[in-house]
Amino acid sequence: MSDLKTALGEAVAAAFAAEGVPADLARVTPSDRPDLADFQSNGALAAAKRVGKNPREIATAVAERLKGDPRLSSVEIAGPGFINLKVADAALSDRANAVAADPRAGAETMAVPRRVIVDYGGPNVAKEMHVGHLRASIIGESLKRIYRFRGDEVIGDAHFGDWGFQMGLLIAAVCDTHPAIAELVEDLNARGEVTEADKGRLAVLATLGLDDLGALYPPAAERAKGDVEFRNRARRLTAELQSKKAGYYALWERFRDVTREALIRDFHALGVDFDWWKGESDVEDLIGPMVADLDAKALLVDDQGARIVRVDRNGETRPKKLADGTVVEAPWPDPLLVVSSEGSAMYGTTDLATILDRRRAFDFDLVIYCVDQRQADHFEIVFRAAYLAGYADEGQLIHVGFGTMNGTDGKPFKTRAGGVLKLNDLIEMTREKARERLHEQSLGEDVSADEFEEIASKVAVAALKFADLQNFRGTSYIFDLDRFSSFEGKTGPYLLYQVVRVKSLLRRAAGEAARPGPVIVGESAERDLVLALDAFDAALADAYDKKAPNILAEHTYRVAQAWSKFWAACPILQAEPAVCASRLTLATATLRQLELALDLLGIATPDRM
RNA sequence: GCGCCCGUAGCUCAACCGGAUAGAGCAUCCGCCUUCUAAGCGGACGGUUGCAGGUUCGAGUCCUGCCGGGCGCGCCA
Repeated sequence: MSDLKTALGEAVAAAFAAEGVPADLARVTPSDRPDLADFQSNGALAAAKRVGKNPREIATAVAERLKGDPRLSSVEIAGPGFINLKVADAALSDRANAVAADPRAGAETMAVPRRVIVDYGGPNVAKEMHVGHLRASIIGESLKRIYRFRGDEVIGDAHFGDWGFQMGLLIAAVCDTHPAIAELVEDLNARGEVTEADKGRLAVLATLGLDDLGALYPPAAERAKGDVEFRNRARRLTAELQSKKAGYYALWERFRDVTREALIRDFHALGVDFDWWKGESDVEDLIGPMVADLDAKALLVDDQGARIVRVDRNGETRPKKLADGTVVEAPWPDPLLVVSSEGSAMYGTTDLATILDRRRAFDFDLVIYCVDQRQADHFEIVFRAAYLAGYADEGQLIHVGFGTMNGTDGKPFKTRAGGVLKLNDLIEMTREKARERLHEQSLGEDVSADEFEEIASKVAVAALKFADLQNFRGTSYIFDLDRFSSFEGKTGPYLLYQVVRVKSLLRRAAGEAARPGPVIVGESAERDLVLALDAFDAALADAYDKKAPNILAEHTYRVAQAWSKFWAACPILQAEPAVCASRLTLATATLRQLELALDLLGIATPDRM
């Protein structure tokens, strides 16, 4: 069952072919002039250029062939050669009935499913989530759901940042401030193992909360910048952790566990859930063999004491400014730094090993890295190295970058105090606004305290997510607190509100024993609603191809808006029985598609609000 | 220095391989609740798509140059 756009596209293509003009140009799109038509084809214009004929002549001939099509109520030529198509009410009714009967609300699945990993979120040990994590989580989660819904087998991986230099910093900071822990760690280090008898003593580690770690880390990172001795100590601790020295490892396990537990909870509250919480630490054991393999493949080169893989092709170079200000012609992209001059693995090394790990655990066709746009060069380098080493096939690794959330000054967002805004604080602020609003509606009187809180959370999350998802992911945008926690207009709560209205209507209809029946399209608001519903599959496919959830967000808003106009223009329960039945079916179809689409955006809907 | 991204209404953002009159929301103003949830609906106002050229029947979209902003450029991740 295809949508009207596709079906009409095929009809126009057939007419093109019959006229001897290239049928591949016969694309049908929703009309730019809804006052004139439902759909249009601009193909005659492009075809005219290609075959050297007058576009109006082609359009006229094609239109003549289309006029017999019972699905079309009118076919007209306008301007230089636009073919304007109006769909017959009967065809719209048929389509509406098909969408209403379809559990997928008119969305297709793909003929050839792929195996896809979506790497998103970017959580790190000891770091509470801040607004900067919002985009990575929201966009990645939505892409994961869209891909899965279209039929792919999809794994969402948090790719937990739990290894590396920050761990050394954190160990140093904790040992300096917690003498009891320092003592335990040293003791375990000295003995070289953790035994059953140590279980009780390990309880002291449990006193370390995420708050403590979050407070300790920033000053430690700051200190490491200026304090060479401290930095070297942290490096040494990092190396000792990586060699799994018992005390440090036990301490690190606490870091990892306490952070992961809190983050899983926070992500879940945002409607973000990962299939894998693989950490950088999980690929640590793969790095040694991988380096040996790269060496065996003669890809590793010694350079300034480090070991690198050159990824530039055929001597690609680019002028490059050095630290001292001089400009030299250097290979581009930069090489992948695999082993530092101190012998440790780097960021890119871990990423490369992660590709191997994923290949082993899940034989992917595609890995989507939903990560900040600023990492674009880094991924280009890692991907090239992976292709060179044969760890993935060309094109299987894709970086889907997104822009930053900026403040009104155009720089990455900071609170007035100059700090980062914690994600939990943002959610709670928005939730509080939702509670106030719900009290104004005096909804608190009708629902339980638990449901009240659940509704407030859903409203808050919908507001935040939709505010982000309606922007194209690739561009940076200005984060405005008022806009993100706004409930009117083109917002998440508006969408929820339309869903709630349908649900309310259907509850009432059930009470009055009003039953849905065949759709008979008549009113213009009904036509518009069916046309909006019909566009679901195209929006999904486009969002999928472009990896751009904002396309689906836009579609969802249009359906909600068409529903709201329909609601205002067309009485439902008061209508005569056949019309009432038709409109109830439209309402049911709208509800299903809205809830599906919102779910794909990662937005859950309440029953009332 | 080189590279990538961006510049659209007062503000925040859209715009389907280049196509008709560049669309939404917010803000401002005017209407609409004795009828299914007014977090709504209708209407008005608002544009030289940063500037200058070029390609094209046709450019916000493609090309060149300039101006303005953001980001990146091996031993952090």
